[in-house]
This record gives sequence, C-alpha cells and structure tokens, in this order.
Amino acid sequence: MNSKDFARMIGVSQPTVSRALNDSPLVPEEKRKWIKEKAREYGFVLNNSARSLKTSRTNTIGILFPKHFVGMTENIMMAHLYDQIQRELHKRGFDIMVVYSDTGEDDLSALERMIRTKKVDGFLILRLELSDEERKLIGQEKTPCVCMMNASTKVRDDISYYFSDSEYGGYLAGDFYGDYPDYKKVYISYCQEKDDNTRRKRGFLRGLQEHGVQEADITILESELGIREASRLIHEHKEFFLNNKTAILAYCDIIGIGVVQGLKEIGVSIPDQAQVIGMDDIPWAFWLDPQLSTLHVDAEHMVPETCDLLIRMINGQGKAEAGDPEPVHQWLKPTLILRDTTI
Amino acid sequence: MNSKDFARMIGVSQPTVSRALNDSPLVPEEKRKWIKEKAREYGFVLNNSARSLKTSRTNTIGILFPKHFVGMTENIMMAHLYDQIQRELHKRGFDIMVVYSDTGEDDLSALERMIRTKKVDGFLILRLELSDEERKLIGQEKTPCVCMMNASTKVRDDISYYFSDSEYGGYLAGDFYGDYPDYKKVYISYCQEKDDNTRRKRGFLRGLQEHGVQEADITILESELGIREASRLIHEHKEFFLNNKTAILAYCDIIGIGVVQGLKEIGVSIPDQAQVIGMDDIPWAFWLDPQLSTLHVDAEHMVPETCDLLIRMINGQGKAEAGDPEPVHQWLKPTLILRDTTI
DNA sequence: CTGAAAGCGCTTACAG
DNA sequence: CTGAAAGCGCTTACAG
Repeated sequence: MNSKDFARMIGVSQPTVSRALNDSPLVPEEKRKWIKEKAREYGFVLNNSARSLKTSRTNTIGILFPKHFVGMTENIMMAHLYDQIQRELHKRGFDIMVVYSDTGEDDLSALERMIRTKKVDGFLILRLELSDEERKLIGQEKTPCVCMMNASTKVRDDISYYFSDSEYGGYLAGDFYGDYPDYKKVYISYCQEKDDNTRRKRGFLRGLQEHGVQEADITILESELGIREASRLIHEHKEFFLNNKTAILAYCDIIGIGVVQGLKEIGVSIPDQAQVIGMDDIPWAFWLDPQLSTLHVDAEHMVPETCDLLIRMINGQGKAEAGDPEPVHQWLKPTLILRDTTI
Repeated sequence: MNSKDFARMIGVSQPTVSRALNDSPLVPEEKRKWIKEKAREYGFVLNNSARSLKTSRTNTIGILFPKHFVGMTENIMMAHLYDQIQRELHKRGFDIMVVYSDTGEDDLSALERMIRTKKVDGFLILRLELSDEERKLIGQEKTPCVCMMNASTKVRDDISYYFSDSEYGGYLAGDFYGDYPDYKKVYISYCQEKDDNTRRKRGFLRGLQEHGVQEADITILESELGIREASRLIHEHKEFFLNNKTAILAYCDIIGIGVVQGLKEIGVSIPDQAQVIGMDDIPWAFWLDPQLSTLHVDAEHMVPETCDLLIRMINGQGKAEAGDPEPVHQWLKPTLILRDTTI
C-alpha cells in the first residue's frame, strides 16, 4: 500500500497524509493524531526509498570500520565504541549501516560507494586513515563525517574529530614509572598504527625524561596486535625479562594482556619484577587475573559528543544560515588507572 | 549528477547507462566496459534510493539483535556470529543494517518499521524470539527471514532456521560427567532464555541418566548472564562447592567463566575438586587461565549456510517459478571440547 | 488548512 | 541493440 491508496482509503489527500505522518504543523493536531491512528490500524508506513529520493535524506548513518579490522571479538575496544555509538544513534532515531573499509570492489572504495549511492546521511569514522581521494570526495560532496578514537595517518584539520590524546596517555605512564628508577623502562610498540604509535611513545619518553630518564635507556620492542603475538614476544625476550626488573607500557590493552600472559608463563612475578600498563581500558580488562593497569580512554564522553556533532552536521547541511561550520577538533585526555599490574 | 545528465554527457541514452551499469546483456560487452570507465572517470554511481524505489530491492540485509542485547563486548558469542555474518554478506555484495529489537518507537517494533519502510531486503535473526504479530507480518509481507543460533521461544516451523542443537550439547556434557560418579552434578541455568535453557538442561539430564544418575541427584542453580553474576553465585553457595566435588555444566561460556572465577576465589581447585563445562566456545575462552572446556557451536557452518539461504530467498522472491519454498530447519550438533577445566 | 501537480533518479516494457 | 515514455511512492511549491 502506498500513500495515495492509503489517503484515498481514509478519505484525505496524499499531501495531507504525508504532512500528518511527518508531523507538519500545517495539519491540525487532532487530524494528525487521527491519521496516525489510521496508519497504525492499516499498517501503513511511508516508504523509505521514495522518501529519500525526494528529500535526499536516508535517516541512516554509516559507521566506518578501519582497514584490517578483523572483528568485534578481536578488537574489543572497537566493539566497545561501536556498542555505545549504536545506542546513541538509535536513541536519536537513526538507523545504522556498518561499512568496512576493506570491502570495496574494484577501484571503488566502500566509503566512496556509500557516498555516491547516497545510502547514508553521514559517517562516523572509527580511526582516521582516509586516503587523499577519500578526503577530497568528502570535501566535494560535503558529506558529514566525524572521526573518533585515533588516527593512524597524519592528522589534518579538514575533518572533524574527537580523538584520545594518546601522547598524554603515554606521558602519564612515563611520569608514573619515573618514580621507579630500578625498573628498566620498556615500550611495546605496534607499528601498523604508525602515527598513533609514535604519539604514545613520544609521550612516554617525555614523562620519563621529566624524571631524568634518558631516551637511550628505554627498550623498544615491536609486537603484532593480538594476545598471542604479544605473549610470544615476551617468550622471545625471556632472558631480558628474567634478568631485569621492568616497567612496561604496551601500545594497547590487548598487547598488554598478552604481555602479562607471557610474563606469567616465563615465571616473572607481577608487579614486583615487572609492571605493566596497557592503554584503552577495554571492558573486560578487570576480569583478568591479574587485572591490568591501564590508561582509560574517555569513551563515555567521546561517543555522545561525536554523535551529536555528526547529527548537527547532517541537519545543518544545505541550510543557508548554517554556512560551512568550522570543523571541530578535540583531544580527550586519558586517565591512569592502577590495578594489579603496577605497584 | 544523475543518470540522465551523465548519459547526455557521454552521448548515450539513460536506459543504456542503466543497462550498462547493471551488466545487462542487451548492451554489448565493449560498450558496457566503456560506459563503466566513463562512470568511474566522472564519479557517477547509480542512486540507491531511486533504484530501490523502482526495483523494490535495497541490496541491504538487516541483522536483528535480540531484546535485552547489551552489547558486543558483553555477548561475545553474538559478536562472534556477527563478525562472520558481516563477512559473508559483504562478500556476497550486500550492505548491512544492524537492527535492535529493543529500539522500537511507540507501538511500532524495530522489525516492523524496517519491513514496512522497505529499508532492507530481508533479515538475519540472531536468536528466535519473534512476537506473534511479527511472525504474522513476516508471513503477510513474505519478508525473507532466517533465524540462527538458538530460540528463546517455542520453535515453530513457519520460519527457516539454523540452530545449535543445545539439547545434544547438554547430552554430551551429561554423558561425559556420567563417568565421574563421585562428582556431584550441577547445572547452572539462565532463566531468561526459557526454552533454550530447558533444552540444555534436558539433554544434560538425559546424558547423565544413561549412566544411572537420577534427576533428583542434580543440583540446579540459577544465574544471571554475566561473569560477575556467575561468580557471585558461586560465592553464595561457597559451602556447597567447598564440601562437594562438583561436575558443572554452565548455560554458556560467559557464565562458565564466571563460575571458574568464583571457584578460584573461594579456593576450589579446578579440575580436581570442580569440573566446569561451558557452552558456545567463544573466541577467547582459550586465553583464560585455566582454559574453559566447552561445547563448540559450529558457527563456521551455520553462518555461510544461513546467509546462503537468506540470499536465495531474497533472489527467489516474487519469481513465479520459485513458488513458496519450503522453510529450512536445521539443528547443528555441537562438539565437546575438553580443555583445562575438566579432567 | 487542503489538494492537484511536478519532480526526485532510476528501471523496464514497448516500439523501432 | 537503442531510446522515448511511463511510473515506482514520496514531498513540497503553488494555488485556492
């Protein structure tokens, strides 16, 4: 049943149906209510494609997952953000389409296809890693986009973002470990995330330097992303961890968990002989034994603000008075949470 | 740019553009390729809303999450299934809309709204718990739907499904524990999932009975869904677990993990004094210490088959020769995986 | 406040 | 093989 048939059925015109169901003040309250009741009764709902075609609004927001995203179960932090985003956007009446950077066909990236087919009103981008072409496209099409969490490429300010200030996170860890001069400082890096990794490491160094620790005194080890991978890394450097008291900052909690596991396996006592700090504060870090000390990322603030901004951008789009709003740029400061893996 | 402008720009008609980009054999290979090249060059892509309006196909599949679904991080098994579904559907060229049963407005359930607005071509339903109205609607609208994983309401055969045979899973656990007469048998149930819980329990009982264990000898405890909740339950029954050797089947891995945690905390040695079997085989069950024994659900088969069936239903829809295909009903058998929490 | 009419951008039967 | 034309189901400027 389309709106014409429905209108005829209840004895009004198609425009009146449209206005009533869209809550237009042009049709009086009473009548609106009556039409809505009838719609409910007959199970009539406006067709979304026709509506979108006319209004160029789909009422759908795309959540873009980064390249090499293996899954929600592997990347708990993304799952955590996703859960909160999903809740916020649904609360605000939007539907959600999940888009994966990896799934592009031929030369058309997934993002580009979504933008060009007009399937979504805007994008929430988990981790900034857009190509130059994609940035250009977003600029041309004025597609509302907000990035969140972190950036694996150079941060330019053409796009709005709410990022975790991981440099500051690193600093907090460095500042904390600075009080333990007899522990050898170790940073476990993850090189796929080039720029973000550099930020964390730089902050760590800065925090330590304030306590007189030299850059040369810091050991850098490289891990892949994964609990097993990180655990294996510890095994590879068994002698080192057995012969030194170490104070370790891991690129993220997943690696931190693997490090803790590896240390336990080779018989290093935590936190006496080795301290470990992760980053992100993933939801089940405290189920583990021992519970991981970490840098808490303030997702509870980041997510609603990101969603709000995106929706404002979508609603403001095309409105003359809105103009080209200035992009928003925020770095949210993590906080250090001490649990069982630090003294 | 719309297809008319694009067609004019490259000097062909709108229908030809449409046919070429839709790979119609009506336009010769060579020309098709040329038009596609031009489309790429000018960044032209067919508008999805217009297309859907005409064809009543959105090329989008909805994944319906059950009521009370708290999130991917809390319900790892759902996240695991979601990850695989997402991969399968994208591989087959569909976009994905995530739909949550909880997010309905007023009297219109999320599912009903999606069906009536025609936003998706069909639904993959994680866990069967449709209301009678929703079933009726699906029947009337002939919306392609397949359920998977399990059912919390009575299973009727009007809808296709691929379920895990959790009754058989329970049986395997019962059969295994039957060999340990000196262990007191315990089933930790989760009552929100009424029917599925009953199936697991019934299977467990059946397995034990084959070894001569009486129903009266089985202790039933009720837990909420969650690691902490299950752990708390163990604490509440501390005396019981300290004074008996126990062989425990948990409703699912999450509860199983909590049980293990609780047992460790009260000082019960695993698996000597208490054996634990979970159900689902969630991805990181083996990161834990001790690694949880469990009943593996064959998601690797369930997911592709479910996706295949759904897509066949979508493609067959409306075709005369397709008729009303018989619904498919499958119960996939779990397998018992013994790790550290069983002898 | 209400309705007749145009048009959003496609696809597809139809004619050639 | 190709194009002119109709129509999918809405919204909205316009006239009343």
